[in-house]
Amino acid sequence: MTAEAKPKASRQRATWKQDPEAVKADILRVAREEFAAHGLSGARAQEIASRTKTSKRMIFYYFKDKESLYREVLEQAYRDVRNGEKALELENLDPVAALRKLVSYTFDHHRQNEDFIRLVMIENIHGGSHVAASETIREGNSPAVEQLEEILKRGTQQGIFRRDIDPLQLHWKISGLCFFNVSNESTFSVIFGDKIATPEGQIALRDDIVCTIVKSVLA
Amino acid sequence: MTAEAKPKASRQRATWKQDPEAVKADILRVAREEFAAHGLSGARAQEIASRTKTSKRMIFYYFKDKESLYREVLEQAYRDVRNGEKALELENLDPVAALRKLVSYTFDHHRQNEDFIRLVMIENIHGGSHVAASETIREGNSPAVEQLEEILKRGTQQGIFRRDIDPLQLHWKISGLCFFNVSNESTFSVIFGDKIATPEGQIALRDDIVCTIVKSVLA
DNA sequence: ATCACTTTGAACCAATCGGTTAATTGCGAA
DNA sequence: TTCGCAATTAACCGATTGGTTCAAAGTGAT
Repeated sequence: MTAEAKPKASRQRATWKQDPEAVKADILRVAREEFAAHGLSGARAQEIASRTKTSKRMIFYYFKDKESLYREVLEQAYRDVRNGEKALELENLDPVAALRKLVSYTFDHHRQNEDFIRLVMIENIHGGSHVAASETIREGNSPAVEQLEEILKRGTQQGIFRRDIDPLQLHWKISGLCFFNVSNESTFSVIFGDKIATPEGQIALRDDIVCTIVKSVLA
Repeated sequence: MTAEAKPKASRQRATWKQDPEAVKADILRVAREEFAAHGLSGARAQEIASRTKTSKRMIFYYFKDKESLYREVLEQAYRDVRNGEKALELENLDPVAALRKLVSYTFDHHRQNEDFIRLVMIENIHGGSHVAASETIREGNSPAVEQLEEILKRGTQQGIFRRDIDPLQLHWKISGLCFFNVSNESTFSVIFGDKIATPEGQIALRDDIVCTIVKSVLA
């Protein structure tokens, strides 16, 4: 081997495609998982970077700093979940059936969006300061309450629902039960066993919740 | 100035009382607040120290490291809350009244123990790994379920309660609603307004929850 | 008096972490 | 071709942080 010029010790650099949107999306996806798993202070920029196809530098290149990234993750998560609340076409169902469907759907929806639930938990630990700071999140609140209002109106007109039901409070109860199911699964299972967390347990629980909610509004 | 021995730069040292238990208790109290406010990774040893009457050194002197301190905080919090679940003397009440009282009490109790709720939230973000590691916490589970069993038994004997109620599932629902009330207050208020969080809103909510739970068990 | 246990205080340390620098390379338009 | 800007990378940096060392001294039971 002669000392022939190894091309200037130039570190070979992979050629790349320019696709900033894809890079940003990649970062956001991983960041969401990391924040959901470890919280705002617990998540590590380096760890997020390692799991993306890009580098730590790019995180700060596109998203100023950690908190800005967190805020964007949060906004995107809220946006995704709201988009996921697709039309349930409850208008064609009688009030009781509509309510049952709405509750079942909420239960499953929360179950399927664990990362979102975890982000909301984390946000609550921070006193909700970041959701409060985001106009996007504050404004576009979920259509669930309006849907409920509509169902309740029809139900009371037909005389099968109580007339003193507060839609917001009803939404609160549905949310609470469906949220808690995901958010507190770990500690509840550790202390009381995983009977409720099993697939059969979840089905039984969902039925129970649906039934409980329906009963609470019947005249 | 001769180089006379300035008493060896001996810093004057305050005299003190020995009271290791008080010092430990002081640290635990502050640590609980800090962990509840900022999470495991978010809490700062220095900040905990500053708020105690002692120094950072003593934290590690008594509690090996941060995680051990966190675990002890968690255990103490569970212990305190369980001790706080004082006898409600439900035996003398008819089943419905007993259930109403138990639910009301749980609602208030959670409300009054925000730090505990926050610690449980944090623990759930960690997948419950620390509660799982603590024998103390896993074993002494709350008497709430047994109390419920007793109430349910009396209720079914009298024929006023359904016979297919699962005590654990009922406990789950009560916990869920009362827990969510505290845990998600921030984000819920930001998005839906603080109508439910106001004192009057809380009273209405509690009544609603009590009513909802009772209805769910009536035959 | 003695001796183990506490307490104090402050400096110190190694690792970690958020964030930056600087230099380079591809891209797209003139 | 050339030139300015976007994208990329690795090395670097200053601050923070959990945790320790060291040295001294008070406390209290025996």
